[in-house]
Amino acid sequence: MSRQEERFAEAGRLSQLLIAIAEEAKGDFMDTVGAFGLPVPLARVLVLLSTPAPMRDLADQMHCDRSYITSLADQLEERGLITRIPGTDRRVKLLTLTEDGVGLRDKISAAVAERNMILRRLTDDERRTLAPLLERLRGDEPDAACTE
Amino acid sequence: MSRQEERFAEAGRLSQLLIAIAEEAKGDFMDTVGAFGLPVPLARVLVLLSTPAPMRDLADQMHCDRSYITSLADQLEERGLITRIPGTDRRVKLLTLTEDGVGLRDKISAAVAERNMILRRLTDDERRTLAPLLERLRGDEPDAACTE
DNA sequence: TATTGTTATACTCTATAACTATA
DNA sequence: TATAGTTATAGAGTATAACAATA
Repeated sequence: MSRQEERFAEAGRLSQLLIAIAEEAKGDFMDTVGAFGLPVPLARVLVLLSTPAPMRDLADQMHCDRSYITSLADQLEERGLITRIPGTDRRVKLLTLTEDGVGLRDKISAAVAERNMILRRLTDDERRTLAPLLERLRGDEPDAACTE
Repeated sequence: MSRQEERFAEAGRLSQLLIAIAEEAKGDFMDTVGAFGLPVPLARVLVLLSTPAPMRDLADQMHCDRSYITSLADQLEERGLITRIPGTDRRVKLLTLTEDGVGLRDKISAAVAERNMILRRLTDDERRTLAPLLERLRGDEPDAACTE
């Protein structure tokens, strides 16, 4: 294997690892919220609603269609966890946590934090090393590496 | 916020980051294989078949039910990318890439490697730093950190 | 005319249960 | 009896297209 091929292979291995880890993290999240009787998509919306948000914004944050947010909002409303309140722009509806919603979101957040794998499996030092690498990987910045 | 609360919040932030990155990586994979006219699940099986494998093993590797592998194998066979060959244990069927299958898998692997974000966004040094952290995060080892 | 949210519908991914053929 | 694969079916998650109200 050439030098370049080795780099490709190693990078591929890291990608697989990254995806496997994220899948485990998502599995953890699923288990955690499942214990509260909540399907994952509803839980995701719930934890995003620290402040009332237009449905459009939620669709952007979750990278999904507006119509799907409508369906999730319906289900959260049925469960009494949110209400729709009208925005100043009268086309807009703000999803807002009810008292029950706030309570549940807080419980879920705490449970998720408690079994957070990054907290459980890495030392403080390791987390401090990891953070900037993840920031760079997120790719807000233009691609910068790999000039050989 | 207490010291402990800060650590929780930071770890949560890192988790979100990790998941967002993995989702972007999966999106890249989807775009790449989509350009070859292949749905993601079929592509995943294809790249796992470097060597003929019992369907059961694939189900284990992909963390899914055996019946789903049957359905994926059917679709790959329709496309002429794999064949089922009988194992020595006559209950077992080995999924095996056809010539076309090998060709497509190679093309896909190359295309995936080429747009690999880890390669594009991190330097060699950064990748060397990242690797052991991800290994530890994968959690084959027992939880080791966070004793304060 | 463009945008927000809604409705109806349909698609993709995946699991469950019951089955068969081997072991 | 336990295991490998299959079949039929059903469910969750999500998108598309057409629409109403508002900007």
